[in-house]
Amino acid sequence: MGTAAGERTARRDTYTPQTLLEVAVRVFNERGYDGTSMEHLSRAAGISKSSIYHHVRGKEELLRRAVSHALDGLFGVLEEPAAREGRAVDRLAHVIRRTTEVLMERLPHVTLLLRVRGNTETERWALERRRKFDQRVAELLRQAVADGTLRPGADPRLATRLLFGMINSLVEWYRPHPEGPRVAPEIVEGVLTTALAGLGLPGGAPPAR
Amino acid sequence: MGTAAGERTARRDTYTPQTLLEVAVRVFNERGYDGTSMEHLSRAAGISKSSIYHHVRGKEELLRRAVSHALDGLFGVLEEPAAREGRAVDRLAHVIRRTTEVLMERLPHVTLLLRVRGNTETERWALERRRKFDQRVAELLRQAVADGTLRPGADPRLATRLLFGMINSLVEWYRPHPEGPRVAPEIVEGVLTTALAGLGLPGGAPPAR
DNA sequence: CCTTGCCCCGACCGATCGTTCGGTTGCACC
DNA sequence: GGTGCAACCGAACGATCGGTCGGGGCAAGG
Repeated sequence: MGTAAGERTARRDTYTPQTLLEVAVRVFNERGYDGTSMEHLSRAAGISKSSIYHHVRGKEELLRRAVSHALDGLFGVLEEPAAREGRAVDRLAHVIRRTTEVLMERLPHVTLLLRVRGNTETERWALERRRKFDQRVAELLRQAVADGTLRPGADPRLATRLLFGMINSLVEWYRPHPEGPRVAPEIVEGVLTTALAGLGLPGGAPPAR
Repeated sequence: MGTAAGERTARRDTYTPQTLLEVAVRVFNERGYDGTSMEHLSRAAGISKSSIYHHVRGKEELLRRAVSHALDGLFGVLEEPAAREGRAVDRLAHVIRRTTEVLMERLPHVTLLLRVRGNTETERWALERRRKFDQRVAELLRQAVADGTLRPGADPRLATRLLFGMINSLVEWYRPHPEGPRVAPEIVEGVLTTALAGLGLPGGAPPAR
């Protein structure tokens, strides 16, 4: 659609829904979704309030696009082969590692997802999808405990929640180096090691990547 | 002031700043602070919007009272004797346990504290106080590592953040039984065990209360 | 040249925001 | 029985909310 025949969309000094979303997500995270007005967004984007409506239907669509991006990344992890085949504990380790990476790659979007309260239909839909993801990981942990590989100090239900709490807390403090990779491998490994230790993995260190 | 001579303030069918605060904190947590209007509060409290201003100066005072209550509880833990004397690892264990308990006792207030974004002066003040508390606990962990008691898989800075992430995540899912104690001892123990295991405490189980 | 369509704008909409104001009611106290 | 004050109310304040509208500028295509 548009711009037929060959490359022409080279320079980019105008907004697209994508680039506008990046600005919006940044402001949403700074001020909170409810605390952000369209006026705030327009100032941050450098265009007028009404111009925003040329690119997106409204404020809520920006939120929907953002949390969708986060959720797509998380569910994508569960589709990876290493998350579907092998010992439960290895699959769990893979999911922990990759979830941490996705959380770093899509940090602002996941941050927004984790702060959703359920005030609108969009937010409730996001909460529901997130709940389903949590259940999938909880099932993995349950299997790893059932086959005797993991022996958490607490019951699996509690352990799952603490595990997610630990991983998700990254959005509260992790900030990638401005001129560097978005994913910090040493932090990913630290999370994985701490998580598995807390879950009672005998032998300590997890298998290397 | 007021109601001189003897007991008379028996029945309580009218609001005080305290009782109004409880209603407000509940609604703030359901809808988010920015997502809650004074109209919402007035409906939840069963009095008119303008009546609220008879008891408190405004919306922001309600937030300030709430997060203050949370912060007072947290800093109170650091003042307890068991948090000031003994081996660093024992003091850390005490702080983890008591912090978890305070978080449960004052769940709605702490929840509000953890969601503050920094949009107003009150919020920035709360963020600053919270940061100081985190630093105090980080110092405890640092000492426990320095004297060789703890050997976390990750560096102490990261470990502290993951530890707080785990504990603080309780506000996302813990709900006390309606007719029961606000604090669930088995969850406190689960948190403590998982935390110390994740921090690399040799020997597994923590000392009994 | 003129048309087309993208990108943007200022002005404005009704609704809602947090807050203020001028009361009314009813109980305690003298 | 009059006074005072705590607790409450409806109405309205200016500001700001998310969103709409009609049109301007301007590069591309004919």
